[in-house]
Amino acid sequence: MAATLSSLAKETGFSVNTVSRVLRGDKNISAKTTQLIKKAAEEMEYIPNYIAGSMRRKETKTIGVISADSSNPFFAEIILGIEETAKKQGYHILLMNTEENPENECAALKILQARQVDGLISMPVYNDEHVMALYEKFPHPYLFAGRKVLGLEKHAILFDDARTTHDLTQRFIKKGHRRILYITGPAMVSNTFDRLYGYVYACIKHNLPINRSYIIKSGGHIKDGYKAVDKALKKGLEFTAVICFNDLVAAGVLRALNEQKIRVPEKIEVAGCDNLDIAKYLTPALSTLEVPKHRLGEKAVLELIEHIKDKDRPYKTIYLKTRMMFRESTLND
Amino acid sequence: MAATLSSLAKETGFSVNTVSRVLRGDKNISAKTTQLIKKAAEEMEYIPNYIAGSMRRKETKTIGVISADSSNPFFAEIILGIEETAKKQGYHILLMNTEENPENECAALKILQARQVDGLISMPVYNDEHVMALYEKFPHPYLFAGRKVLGLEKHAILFDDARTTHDLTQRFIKKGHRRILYITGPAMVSNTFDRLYGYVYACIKHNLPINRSYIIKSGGHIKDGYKAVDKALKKGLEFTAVICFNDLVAAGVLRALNEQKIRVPEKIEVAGCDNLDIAKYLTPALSTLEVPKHRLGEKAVLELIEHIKDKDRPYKTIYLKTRMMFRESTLND
DNA sequence: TTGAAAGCGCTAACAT
DNA sequence: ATGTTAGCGCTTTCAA
Repeated sequence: MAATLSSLAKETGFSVNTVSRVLRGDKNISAKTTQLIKKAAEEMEYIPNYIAGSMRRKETKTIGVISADSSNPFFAEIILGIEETAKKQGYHILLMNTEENPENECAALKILQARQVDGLISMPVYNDEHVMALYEKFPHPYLFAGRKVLGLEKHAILFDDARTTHDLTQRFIKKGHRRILYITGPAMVSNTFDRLYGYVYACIKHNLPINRSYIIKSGGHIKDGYKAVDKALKKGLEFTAVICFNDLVAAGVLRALNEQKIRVPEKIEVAGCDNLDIAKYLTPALSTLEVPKHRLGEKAVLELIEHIKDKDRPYKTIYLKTRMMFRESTLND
Repeated sequence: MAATLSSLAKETGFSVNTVSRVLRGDKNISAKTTQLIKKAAEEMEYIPNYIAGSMRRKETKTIGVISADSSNPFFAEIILGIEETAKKQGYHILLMNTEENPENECAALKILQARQVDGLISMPVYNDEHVMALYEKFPHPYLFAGRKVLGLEKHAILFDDARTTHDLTQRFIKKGHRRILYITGPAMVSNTFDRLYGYVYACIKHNLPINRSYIIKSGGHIKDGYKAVDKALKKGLEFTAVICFNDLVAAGVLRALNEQKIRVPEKIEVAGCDNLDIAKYLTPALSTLEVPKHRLGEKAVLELIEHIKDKDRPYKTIYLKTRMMFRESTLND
């Protein structure tokens, strides 16, 4: 069957130990021995059993990744950043999706632990108590990417959601908008709360009454944006601007407005968030917040590895820079 | 530290073996013993070391997944299908991206082997000889999802690319189109060849001369579609229909035509492929081929598991059904 | 520079 | 119904 250290040892006449050390590039081996063993390894097509090594070394060089929905382009991009960076650092990833379901998240946490991941990068639900409890006693380093968990904010790498929505809302208000629709993201996700907070805060600051019917719940998908606006229009709601939880929602909004022949941005201004690839190719091109998704994944891995190397390294919240991209869906000066 | 079987054995006074069997739900254990041990396990927060078990059992319940680019919504959806189905079947996934680079694919293949995956689902490059050689001697069951490798077609689960593009092209020709632009996908990917073949075949069949300048190479991304049409327009190329390798390309095409105020579908008909979520929300809504992406992932896992269970199970190419969705970007009857 | 021995945590084969 | 023994393939002492 497959070659093992011991079959190589038998073949070459050296001990298992020596073979192991040669193949791991250990020093203190004669050049001749090294050459002999390497040649035999090649001939016998030796491939190390990483599992056995992991078990012995008590590290798997595996990073667990918990995502809400890896088919969402926003997460997909983050995960790609994670995977690429991990690979460069000699790690690999074990990916699990939760579909925003706390029970799935609990299960994932246990499985990743059983599979002995060295660390964890998660996009968690917000404040489910079971989930929180599991994170708190998770025995390996962990980081939250782009989302946070109540009480564990120090583990998070974030964008400043609240500030961003605040700034955008304020900008709209200053331009004279008085009826600004806000379409939220999925329940139980920290960004949904933070971004909504930014909107509300800006309204209050500028004495704009908060009208509940202008805050429309959504699951953060294209169809949600479409339905939200479609319904708002049918209800006869009047508004001159729409701020969307993300670009997917905004894409749906654009479509709904377009169907009703409502011109964007002349009649209604629309802004998204995330700057997905598609944003700039929509018609009109979407004004949105550029958030460094790939970079978030990369940063999360690099930071996590530091924590893996030094278990005493203190955690602290990290914020990544973002930048508004004003395109055609808003009126710009 | 973390509880192990032997620490549980010490605690309860039973042997390691008994503890192991209780926790795995083995029969032939007295109810009292079961209860005692389960309680102790809970109290000591025992989490099995899956790595150790894997090594002993010589199966990891892990499926390796090789994707070209998991941030591409098409692959992302397939991978989601893989992950969900695998989880249901007690498997988990190790995800690696190749960026369509054969060298990365070779490296991935070796790493997955070292990590002792039980099987592999891959979206491979087309016919790189090193890659092919590695698949041929890959010691575990493997399947190709949505793509194929020359000489290993039996391992593939596919959509009938050639036929689909053929039918679509033929449809356009029958409607009177004489200048049909075809925008290809990335080099080295089987679908690129097969879909192009369908286009060419339909042209030949209907005595439409193949004009090389109407076949435009692209990498399969939005910006490629945009650039392709932008360039074609600037070159003064005349055409009345565009068939795109996929929906991303088509989205770019739509945008480019829109910028030039060329009306779709009245002046130019456009069709994509894949039916991404976004397709139906573009303006105009994109006519495209619905391919069951999630289902492809699911089918690949279920089929792979059959091969894992029965190493002698013969491989055979599987085709999944697709369906054209005619929406606003084409003139329909 | 090399080898012998121990053992990571688990499961499987065989005993009792 | 439970325990004993062996060993998966590797790395890590420790000794020579």
